[in-house]
This record gives sequence, structure tokens and C-alpha cells, in this order.
Amino acid sequence: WDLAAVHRLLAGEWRADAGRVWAGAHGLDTDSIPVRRPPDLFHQAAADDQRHPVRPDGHLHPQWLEEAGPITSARLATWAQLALEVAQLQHSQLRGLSCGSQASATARAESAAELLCAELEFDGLPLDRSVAERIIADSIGPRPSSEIELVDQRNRRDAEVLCHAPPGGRFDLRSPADVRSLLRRIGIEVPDTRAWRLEAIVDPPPLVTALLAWRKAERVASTYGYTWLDNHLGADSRLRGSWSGSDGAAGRMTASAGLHNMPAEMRPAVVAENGRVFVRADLGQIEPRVLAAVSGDPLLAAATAAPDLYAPIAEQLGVARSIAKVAVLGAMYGQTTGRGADALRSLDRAYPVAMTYLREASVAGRSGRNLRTFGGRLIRLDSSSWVVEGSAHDDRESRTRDAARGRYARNAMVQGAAAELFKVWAALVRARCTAFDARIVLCLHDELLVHAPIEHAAAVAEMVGSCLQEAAARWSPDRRVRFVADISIIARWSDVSG
DNA sequence: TGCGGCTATTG
DNA sequence: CACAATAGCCGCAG
Repeated sequence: WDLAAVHRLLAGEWRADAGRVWAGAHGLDTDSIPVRRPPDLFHQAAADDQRHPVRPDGHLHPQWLEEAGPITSARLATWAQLALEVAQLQHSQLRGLSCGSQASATARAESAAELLCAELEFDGLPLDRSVAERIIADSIGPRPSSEIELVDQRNRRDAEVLCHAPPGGRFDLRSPADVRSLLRRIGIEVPDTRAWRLEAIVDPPPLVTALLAWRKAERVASTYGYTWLDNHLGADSRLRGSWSGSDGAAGRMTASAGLHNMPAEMRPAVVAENGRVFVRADLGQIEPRVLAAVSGDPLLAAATAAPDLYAPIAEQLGVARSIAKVAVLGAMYGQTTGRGADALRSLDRAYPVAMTYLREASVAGRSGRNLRTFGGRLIRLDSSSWVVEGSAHDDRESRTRDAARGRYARNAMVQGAAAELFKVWAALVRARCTAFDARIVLCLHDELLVHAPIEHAAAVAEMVGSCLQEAAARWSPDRRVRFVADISIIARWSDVSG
């Protein structure tokens, strides 16, 4: 039972220090949480006060929390007592929710996910240093041995682009404004210089082609290059970052050090260690399947029987699969224009329960009403957490903001519920892994990477699949909704199958 | 030095 | 292109 994780679930907040968790459990106003001030002439720390961790106003004493010195058994006992009190209060708060039994289950899964995060941070992801260095070298050249060489390589990369520029001007390729005026010089007018916009240029001049290649290499040099390896790859060839069990809008897991956004080109470097393989499992179309479960839409639930959910939807709407997919994603993200717009209206008619669920979330978001996900996580939409302090806003601005809040709410209900199911799955896999001496080494929103002994690979793959079915049954009592995973046994992350 | 804008990568 | 993240560099304000 992780007090901080349960607090985040109940309060819809990211911050979860002891003072906040305590205040939340006791229903105290978070604005009145006392902050530690260094004692001065007028505010002496009262020695006898610090013996009692709780102040007269009900908040925890900041001085007591930060007390230095040896950890005595008396102090430990007090901590345990406080923790137990918070846990009991959290438990009754969860039970009091309209989705009470669901929320209590989520609280346990979220707690298990925190434990998993601690292990992920400690263990790290196996990454073959020599393979990684070769991939980097192919893109930006060998590791520079001096500062001068580093600058030299950089200048040479820049020159590959600037040699196509008209003479005379000085342009900094790292400055978007400079790049834009450089493009204007050769007769290309663009509102911004994003890659997708430059790629759309028909019959691109050599400068544009060179610029796009430069951008790729520059990304490697600045973010996923030698410095990245030096900072995050340990001597044991494990890539380590910090992990958070429930972050951001809807409680997804997050990770730093590039663990969640590693470019596809780098993935061949993620190699299983000697005597081991990866069991890679990723969920198919988790978000629309989750939408079917949380909304209880009978027709959408029936569609989840298909391995490719978009096929029966396309058939139902009488459109191509690609259109159906764009429409479903658009509905979940709050898109109202574009290619999916027509199909969006057909979706409304075909799956009214699911679409109403999304629309009601959107309306709540626009009007600043807080929501809870299927699993009980509070999605904060009230103005105090959205209004920008001190900025005067006109009508148009506030309507834009309300629309953004509607899209946010719509998506958070689906993405958040998907994150909850994912964590139930991960927690089950984590627990069952011990029997096979296997470990989860990466969680990626809808994908698990398990590092397992070769001799247990098939059994682990089997276990991961059955854990998904168990997770679905525990998470959602609606047995009509089917969840599918693509599971493979591979030597390196980039492998399609083993 | 801090922060918003722009750009890239991922699900 | 809408949703969610992490992270780098530039340019500006303080």
C-alpha cells in the first residue's frame, strides 16, 4: 500500500510529500499546509512542539518531518503509526467513492507499480555499448577525443547544409528563425520549419534535403549521442533513468533517460544478456478496447472480438479501415475537423453509448467539473488547476482554453483507464516472473519487455499472455471486451520475432 | 538564470 | 492532425 500513489489517485495531484498525503487523508485544505521556515528571532522552533508530529490545526509539523539525527525506534514507531492512520483513512475514502471496490483495486495495482518502478530504476535496461556506439558513429562519426574535435565535427555537419545556401548570409541552423529566413532566401515560404512541412515540399531543393538529414544527425549528437551513453549507461551495460508510477494528466508511467522515446534506430542496441532473451508483449489497440469497457457500449464491445478492432468498425460504418481508425482516434482525442469528420458523425450513430461517454467527459472538462476514471483516479479540471494566474483573458481565449480542456478530459478518461489496466497487467507479470528468474526491464504504456532465461522463454511468454487475461478480468467485470497482445521471444528489441 | 517557443523522439 | 510524455537549443527578460 503506497501512501503517495494512493494519494495521487485520490487527489489527482502529482505532488505527494508527507505533508500533502497527510492533509489529503484528513480532508485538510492543501493551501493551509505549513511550510518549513528557518527559525529566526521571532519564530523560534518550539522544542516541546516537535515531540508531537501533529499540530493543533491538524497538519503535520514541518519541523518534525525534517528532523535530522539518528533514527530512533521511537521515531520509527511514530512514523508507522502515522502511516497506518493515513492508510486507514485512504481506505475509507476509496470505499466511499461511487466506484469504491474498483478504486480499492486500483490503489493496490498503483502501489505495486511503484514497487516495479523502484526495481526498473535499480535494474536498468540491457543496452549493448558497442552496438550503440556503432549506431551513433554511423550517424555523426567516431567519438571525439577533444573539445576541438567535437567543434570540428559539428562545423562539418553544418557545412553539409550551408554549402547549399546562397553566399553572403550568416545562418544558424539551430535557430528556427534563421532557418526560416534561409528558406525564404531560396524562395520557400513556410509558417514553420517542422520536418513534416519540409517533407511535403514537392521536388525539394538540395538545401531542404540536406537540412532534413542534418536534423536527424543533430538529434543524435545532442540527445542520443555519446553524452547520453556517458550519462545514463552504467558500467554493467544497463541504461538507467528515473521512473514515475503515475505521472501527468492521466496517470501513465513515465521515464527519463530516453527510455520512453528512444529512436527506433537505437533499438537494435537493446540486446538481451548471455543466456537470456526478451519476451516482448504489446497490447493491440488498447485505447479503443478500453473505451468499449469503460463506456459499456455493447456494439463496440462486440467489435473487440476481432483481432483487428478497426475492421468491424469500418464494416459497420461502410468506410475504409484507415478512415475508421482516424475517426475513432479523433473521437478519443477530440478532433472535430479533417478527414475523419464525416466518419465521426457515423460513429455517433453506430456507437452512441461510447460516443456519449466521451462527449460527457468533454462537457465536464469544458465546464471545469472534476472527473474520475473508471478505476477511480481523479482528473482535475476545476479552474484552480487550469487558470493562468494574473492573465487577463478575452472571450476567444477562454473559449479556446475550454475546448482544450474538453479534449484533455475526453482523452484522460481513456488514456487514464488504459494506464490502470496496463499496471494491473504489469503487476501480475512482475509477481509471476519470480518463478522463472525473469524481470520486467521496460514498461512502455502498452508494451512490456521481460528479460528471461532462455530455457524459460516459452513459459514466460505463456505467462505474460495469461496475465493479460487475468488482468482484464480483474480490472473490468465486462467479459464481452476482449484484449489482445502480440507476444514474441527475441534477442534484441528491434527484432520482429524470434 | 529561468522560462517560453520550436523541434525532435516515443506511445 | 488531435491526446500524452522527455529533452535539447535558442532567444528573451530579469
